Amino acid sequence: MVQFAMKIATYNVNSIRIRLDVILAWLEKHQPDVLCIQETKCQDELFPALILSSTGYHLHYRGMKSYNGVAVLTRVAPDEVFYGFDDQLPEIDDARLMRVVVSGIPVINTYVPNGFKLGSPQYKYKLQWYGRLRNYFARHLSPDRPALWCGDMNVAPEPIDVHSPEKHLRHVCFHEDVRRAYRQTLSWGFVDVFRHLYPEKQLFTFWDYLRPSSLEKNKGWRIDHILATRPLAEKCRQVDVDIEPRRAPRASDHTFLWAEFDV
DNA sequence: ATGGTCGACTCTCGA
Repeated sequence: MVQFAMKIATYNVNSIRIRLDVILAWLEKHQPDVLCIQETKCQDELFPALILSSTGYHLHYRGMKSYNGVAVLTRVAPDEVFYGFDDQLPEIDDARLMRVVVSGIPVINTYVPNGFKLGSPQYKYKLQWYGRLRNYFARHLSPDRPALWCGDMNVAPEPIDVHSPEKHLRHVCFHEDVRRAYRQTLSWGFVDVFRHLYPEKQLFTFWDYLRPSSLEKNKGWRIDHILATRPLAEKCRQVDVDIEPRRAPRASDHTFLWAEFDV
């Protein structure tokens, strides 16, 4: 018997200040219980907290100048909020990883490093980041209890998750090494709820700005994900994307990805 | 091999 539904969404906003109207419109339309946001590109002092508070959502965020930045908006106040890893490595990751506990369910919001280019220090950092994340899950969560992991993972897990996969074998979001790193982190105990519900379906969440016709030609990537531990993944009823990026209400290259669970 | 487009912010970087 369904007690209540929980709707969670993730969106790489690429500047929360310039796309504030997009966030407000989407919250109004969908009224999710939780919205995870990445790339706010905004120091905390400049975060548009007043206007976002007018929605009634509870806001938690951590940003920095120019780059990165994560935020979680919740319909009910979270029980706990944490930022960054707790492994003594760079605190820049405070603006890339956060964890809130909402209605007893831990939700991790990540903006995984892009990786720049194969062979670069940034790529190495990205691969290590996935290893640190797996350890973080092991320290704070249990695969047998409900938990959610959402965000911009900067990985297309399988060939079906990117247009022309044969052209991207050396891309930092599709190379065998990064896909393996992602799989190993996932195998700690998370299930990709979109792929779980729709094993054969192709759905993209990102269309590269650097290729202006990518949306028209549907040359996209599925690099934003919602994952759940097994007991919660079994209760996932629907997953979809919303809003055509680059059209309304303001150009973007990611779109909203959302999932609904019977809890 | 290169450039294309955004956004933040400083005349350049990151994606």
